[in-house]
Amino acid sequence: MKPYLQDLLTQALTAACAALGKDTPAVTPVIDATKDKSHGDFATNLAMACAKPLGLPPRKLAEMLLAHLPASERVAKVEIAGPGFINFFLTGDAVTAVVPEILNTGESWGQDLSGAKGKVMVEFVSANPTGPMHVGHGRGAAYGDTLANLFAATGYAVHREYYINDAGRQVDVLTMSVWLRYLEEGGVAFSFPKRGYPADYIKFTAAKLRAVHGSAFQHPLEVVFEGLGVEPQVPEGADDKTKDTIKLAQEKYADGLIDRARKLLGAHYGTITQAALADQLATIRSTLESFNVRYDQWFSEQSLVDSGFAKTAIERLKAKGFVYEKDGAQWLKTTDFGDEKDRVLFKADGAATYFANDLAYHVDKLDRGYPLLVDVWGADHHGYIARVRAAIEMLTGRKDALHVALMQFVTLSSGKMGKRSGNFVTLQDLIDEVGPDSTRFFYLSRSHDQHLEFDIDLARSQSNDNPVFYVQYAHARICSVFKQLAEKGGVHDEALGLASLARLDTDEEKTLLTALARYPELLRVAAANRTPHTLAFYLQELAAALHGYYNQHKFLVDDAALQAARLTLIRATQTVLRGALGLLGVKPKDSM
RNA sequence: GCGCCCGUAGCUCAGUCGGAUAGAGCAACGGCCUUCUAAGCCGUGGGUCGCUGGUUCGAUUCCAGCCGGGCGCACCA
Repeated sequence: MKPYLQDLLTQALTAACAALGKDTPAVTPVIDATKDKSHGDFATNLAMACAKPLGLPPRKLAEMLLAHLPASERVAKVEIAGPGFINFFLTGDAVTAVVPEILNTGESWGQDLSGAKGKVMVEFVSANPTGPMHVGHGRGAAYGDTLANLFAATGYAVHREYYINDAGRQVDVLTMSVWLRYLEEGGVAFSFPKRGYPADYIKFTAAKLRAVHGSAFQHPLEVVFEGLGVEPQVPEGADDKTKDTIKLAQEKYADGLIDRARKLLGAHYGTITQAALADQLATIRSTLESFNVRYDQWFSEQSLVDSGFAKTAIERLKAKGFVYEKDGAQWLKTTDFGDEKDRVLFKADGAATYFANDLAYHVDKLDRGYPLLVDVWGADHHGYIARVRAAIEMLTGRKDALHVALMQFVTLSSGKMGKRSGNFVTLQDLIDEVGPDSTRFFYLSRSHDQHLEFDIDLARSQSNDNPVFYVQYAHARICSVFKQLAEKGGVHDEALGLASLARLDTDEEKTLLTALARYPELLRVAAANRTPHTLAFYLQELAAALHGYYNQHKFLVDDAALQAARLTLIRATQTVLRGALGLLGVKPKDSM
């Protein structure tokens, strides 16, 4: 409807300008759905926007525009209001026209599934395979998956990918931790390193290794800890500087243990690593599956190292002259492209940084033919955006190839999570307690750049306050109406309903029709702005319109034409509810 | 110190690339079930949109500077 009105206004503006003998200002009319019914269905500020360039008072110009506005059978009335708004009142037929459209298309109404806008890759979650996902990761999962759905529904060919950080120091810490727990399984006792991963999920892998490999990885404690000294501990009430110093020393201590593990275990080291990664990834995959999240591809960081691409990708940057050496390390000149300082690619010891591999990964994505990359990251990684974007610009010359969506922090009402505390609330716990539907909807009930307070106690109690029930209830009520009809032996005559849409003239029906008509544009905006939460809010609005309608009017009535019209309307509503819930990854309920 | 995000009702949050009297849920209060599911509906109260300037017909929205909160500023990942 908006493009249609836009077209009418453009014609009017051109004609009015011609009559004035002036050039037509280069403005596209902005059409807004009105908040207030007394302002009609749509309004435009065109007269105010063009008042200055044309040198006319807004209301005077608005009158001229109306005089040149082409007649339309969809527009019942046009009037000038306030400082110069032009308000459009649609005819009843124009308002109900949305109903047959919806019913003809089905749940995908409002969606463009052609993929014609090109390829887009959405990389999301990519949680480190060193432990289970926590509630913060859940936000990225709900967001990324729904955003991908929205892209797919608005004309893009979407690829969903998970980047597995299975290379680098953290994997060594993981391996070392499993090994130490394995040693404990052998009946020895020692103080577990502070910078290791102590949790139960580590013990699980350790126990499995002992069951399969027996004591093949066993070594005497004297040998394991020989020459490492005593691990320093952070004293009570230490200041930040002291804490940092001691934490660094603890990292060194952990490095010593990692070296020891490599030396003593030899080829077995890799066996432990593979077992640990496999267990952690299995847990993550299983959690995501129970969260109704599917990926097209799981991409291994290690595979980039093994194939040599991690190095060859950097060679391209070198060839372009963006890499230089300083203090024995290889640096990338990201400051040329807006970063605040240059970044190390290869350390003085020759090892690649995480950044180097991540860069190679993004190069690989571009090589695979994705002109648009969307990364979903935690807000704590925001400082990382500039360097990746700089590198991509070096290679492609484009600033806009990468979009990073930052997930602000999730806090629990019962305090913040600690990733290494060992007994934090995992995403799996949350899903098990609340169910995947409510959890997804709750995550998407906030803008991603807003801190999210996840009231875990409320969620655990399965309270009715959760908005997802409200939306599902609307769907269930519609189902119930049709069930009642069938039980009474009635049949819904859709043809009669479509022929009788003119009978839908109450305020509640108009509100519902307006909400339905808004859906296609809402999808476009939600995808373009990457704001899936607007879809969650829309669903609540649509459900509210349905509930209001339900309470005010009976659908199963004696008047056959009226009943058919009303049932046709709620059938269309049900169709849109199902389509929108599908995009959110939430299942509709037939009964509560 | 520098950078990113945020500041809207008692609480949790929306506010569609600047629009008309700023919205929803929860909480408070008052109504509505012999009638398609009351997990619902209708109504009432509740606001200097952090502060101060600027841009203009018009600013919660854009800009600048303050104040307050969160998160980052590694040859870690």
